[in-house]
Amino acid sequence: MSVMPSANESADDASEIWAVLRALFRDHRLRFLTAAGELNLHPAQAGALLQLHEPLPMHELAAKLACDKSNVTGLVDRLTARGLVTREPSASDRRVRQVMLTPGGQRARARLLAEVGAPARSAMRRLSAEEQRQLLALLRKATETESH
Amino acid sequence: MSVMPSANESADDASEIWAVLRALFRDHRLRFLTAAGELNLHPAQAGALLQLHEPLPMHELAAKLACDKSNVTGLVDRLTARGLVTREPSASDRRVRQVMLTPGGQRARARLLAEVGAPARSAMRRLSAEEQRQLLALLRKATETESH
DNA sequence: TATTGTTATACTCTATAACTATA
DNA sequence: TATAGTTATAGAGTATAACAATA
Repeated sequence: MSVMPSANESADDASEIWAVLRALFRDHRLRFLTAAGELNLHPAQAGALLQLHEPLPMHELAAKLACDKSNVTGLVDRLTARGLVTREPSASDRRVRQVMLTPGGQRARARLLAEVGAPARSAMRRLSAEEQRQLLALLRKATETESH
Repeated sequence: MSVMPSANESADDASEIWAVLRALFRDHRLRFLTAAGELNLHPAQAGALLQLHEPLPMHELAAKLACDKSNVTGLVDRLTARGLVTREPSASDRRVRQVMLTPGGQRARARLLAEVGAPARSAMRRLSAEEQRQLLALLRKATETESH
């Protein structure tokens, strides 16, 4: 009564896809750690720089980093001491301090992004324009959130 | 003289793919941190459990975790204190100690894998068997290493 | 009352260097 | 000599709880 012989193959494909993705995750993490180390940044510090594409209040930065806000105080202290970020008081709420990148922080962030994204650019070069279109469509369908 | 009008579109697709992958990486990292926290494990401890699908010498575990071997001593000490791993002397080299999961460690590892992999399983359900085949083929082509 | 950011505390991670015991 | 693992040390991350300033 096996009307759908592709069911098993499908499950295998899904497992294989997950294996490929896990390898991508590992590789991405290693690239990130290496890039951070080359800049003499602790992973948490590098992660903060990547989040700061726009100024963020301390507590929002804590939320993005998935850690307690008390940790962000020292983290931003040390990034400030290295001249990579500044704390600016918020105009609308005097409790809030906006953390933003200095020019040096922007340069460090750009270097991180360039190094972490390098293998992805190589990978894309292995695909034709049509294949890239297909891949994007499939990834979007697989990851699309059901926001109706 | 623009003979290839798809060049620009291709670059856009590649950027979009990279954006989707970055979102996947962030989500995966957050899932991992959450799953580790629910087990009262430090991220480094959870990472060690995930690497220990097979027994590993201390220095190999250090290599997989991309950290100095001196750190692994304390890491394994604490995992041992919690009954999640054991250190067994190697039969072939008396300098080496094999780190391996206890039954409790295997349960913790299984829980981590289940929680971290959950969104990937949901994503695969959004694709047909044929689409999964296509996605796997594209990912493999994009990530294949030129080992000739 | 609730929220933002800080401080205090305790534990863990991390890199470096020096040490031992093996190879 | 080189390698595996440990120890010592110093700096950084992390969670929790308590606090002052502001909303």
